[in-house]
Amino acid sequence: MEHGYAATSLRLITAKAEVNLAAVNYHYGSKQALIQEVFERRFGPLNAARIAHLDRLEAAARGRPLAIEQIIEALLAPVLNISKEQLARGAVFLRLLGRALSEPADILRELLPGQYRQIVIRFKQALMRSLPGIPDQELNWRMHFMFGTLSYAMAGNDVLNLIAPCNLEGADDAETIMRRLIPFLAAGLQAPLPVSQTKRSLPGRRAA
Amino acid sequence: MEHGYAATSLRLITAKAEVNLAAVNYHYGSKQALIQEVFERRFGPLNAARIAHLDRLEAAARGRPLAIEQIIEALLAPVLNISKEQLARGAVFLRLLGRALSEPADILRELLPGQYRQIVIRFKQALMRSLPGIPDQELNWRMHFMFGTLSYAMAGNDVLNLIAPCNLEGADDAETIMRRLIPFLAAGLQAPLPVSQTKRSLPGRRAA
DNA sequence: CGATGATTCAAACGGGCGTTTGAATCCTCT
DNA sequence: AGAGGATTCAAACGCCCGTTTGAATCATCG
Repeated sequence: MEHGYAATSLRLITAKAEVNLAAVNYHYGSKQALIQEVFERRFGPLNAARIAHLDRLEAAARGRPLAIEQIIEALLAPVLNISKEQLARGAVFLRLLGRALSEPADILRELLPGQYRQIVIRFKQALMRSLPGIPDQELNWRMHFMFGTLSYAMAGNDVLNLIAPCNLEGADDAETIMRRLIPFLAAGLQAPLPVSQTKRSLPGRRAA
Repeated sequence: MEHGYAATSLRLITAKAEVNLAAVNYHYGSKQALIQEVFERRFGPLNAARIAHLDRLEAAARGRPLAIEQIIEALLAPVLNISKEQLARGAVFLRLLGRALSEPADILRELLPGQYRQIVIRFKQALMRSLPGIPDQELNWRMHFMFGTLSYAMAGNDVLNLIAPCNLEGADDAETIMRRLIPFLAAGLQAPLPVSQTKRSLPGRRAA
């Protein structure tokens, strides 16, 4: 999380964990397998909880489409629970998760898709029902944007913080972040469609 | 862009550029200085253009607040121009830019702030005028979210693409992305405020 | 032309990396 | 108690890294 995959050496990890260096290769086989294990152990339950949460909401809705805010909450609430249950580890894993999505390492490219496939499929399905006016392609993009925002917010890269005289209060409180994220993302997902992509017309100003 | 800072060796770079390995240290002094130079050469003009664009819009508005869409466009349009002028290099630099914001390397942490400080200050000022209902702290967060979305969209990490049977058409066309980003971000920035942030109200929060 | 400073280049340096090795230690079971 | 497999450990291996070196080459100009 702090240095990225490539710049985090096994010697650093094993020193911090107070175990012998060779233990990694003995128990896991390689650095990549170790990191994979870390992710799977956390990602699996997390994503299962997300889908379970969504299932529960849909069951309660009895066929009616969910509110966008509810769908986003199904995506975020399980993350929140992790960070609540294990304050120390949870918060760290959050940031690791966010970072992972922007890791360039080919390693994670091979790891994440399997973990994320179900999530993407399932949540897109729910969003399509609640956003009947959004074309398929547009929805793909908006989900892409949403995951970008999530990844960034969770990674805590805080470009703003590092840069400007602006402190984001409660940046370590996942619940605060979530409460701010939901309206932002819900509004973005429900935004009016962009102006026609074929015409060269300039954007017509339109009240929100 | 492809492998991240840490995993991109000078030997790889110099081989691709068909120059001698030692040339980097002769001309730049170090790997970090080389990368810094790359960013400054592009980032400086880009950010200057963004601010110039915003200045132009505000001058034309004669004191009236700008539309949110206009402010976002000032942020994105200069990026678009780069990718138009130099199709090959521009598109690559876009992705590099996006990636940079999520680089964990401490190197970029020291590089970007200087380049971004002005941007953040200037655009926040403009946004505050156009979003009088958004408290200062909330705006900081929403800008954070916005930069996250931008970074992700530009880096082209395409979690969706890699994962699900969903192809984002026109993913290499910066203009298409921008036209989709603007409504999404504008809606997010203008979203209704989140539900009360607990009774533990902080020093004199009052809607302006 | 020949001197001089700038640049290029192949080679090497020291160091950190992921991984392997083989002996020492621990644990379990009869 | 002791055999035997599982685990721990210090050390080493080979590799690639960013950087340095010193000689070769190039460009410029009196």
